[in-house]
Amino acid sequence: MVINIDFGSNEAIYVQLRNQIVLGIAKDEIKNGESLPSVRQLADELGVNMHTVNKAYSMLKSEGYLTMNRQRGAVVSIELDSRPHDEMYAAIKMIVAEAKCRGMSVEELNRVVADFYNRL
Amino acid sequence: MVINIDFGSNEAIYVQLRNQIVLGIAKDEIKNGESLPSVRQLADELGVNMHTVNKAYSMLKSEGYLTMNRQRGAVVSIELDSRPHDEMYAAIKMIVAEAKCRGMSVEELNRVVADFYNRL
DNA sequence: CGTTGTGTTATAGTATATATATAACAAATG
DNA sequence: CATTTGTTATATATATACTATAACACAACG
Repeated sequence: MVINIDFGSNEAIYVQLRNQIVLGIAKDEIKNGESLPSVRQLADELGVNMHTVNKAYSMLKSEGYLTMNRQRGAVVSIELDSRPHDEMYAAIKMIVAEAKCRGMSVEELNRVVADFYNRL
Repeated sequence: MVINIDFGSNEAIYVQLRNQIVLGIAKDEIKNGESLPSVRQLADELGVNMHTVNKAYSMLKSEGYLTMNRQRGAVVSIELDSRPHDEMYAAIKMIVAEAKCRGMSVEELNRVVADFYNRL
């Protein structure tokens, strides 16, 4: 799985990292039970600090995407019955509001959502 | 329109403010052509600094929700043909990925979106 | 047993973002 | 002219982001 960090972005590095890993899991590029590179290894590859990678991993851990142990590193393990977070609903709410303000219909919005979904 | 700031939130005040105004526009609580309170007035009401409100207004201006002038203050004026931003698509992409990771189907996701839309 | 490789914790430093306080300026209204 | 508007400027304090370096605890490996 290829991870690309945009150092000129206003988005924090650890957030970019977290997002790309979530996308990788959604695309099944990283399968359940597989290990991610160690924090030091990935930090080296990306040219960032170990703590920045660790912060992304910790975030994914607290969101239920990973478990960590000292031997195998960060292991993807999503409970399939895990319900969406409140933060996710809040994000959806804002997107829906923005879409409506800009004149998008429910049908258009759902088509965009479905397109993204099927492209994963 | 009622605006409520959570000072204990990890979300920046100007972002909370921006989001609630977008929601207000989406709900048609603030109609096209109407003016928002002046930066000083709203800052006073909310108990925050003038610059914090100004930052939210400037954000909304750069996103095409408002126009500003020295007499009428911040005026809601959305061009109905304004297309969604790239940032909005990026946000949708991430939500879709998270939803898929958590086992939500397209149908479920679209139902959630439609629910939020119809509740506006 | 010692070495290696994990995540984890600690400390420190720098840079940027957030929020505040205060002041002044420019433009239009009454 | 006085008031109100957004705008700009300067300064300060705090939080977040990122880096650097070091050490610790635990398990695997040889």
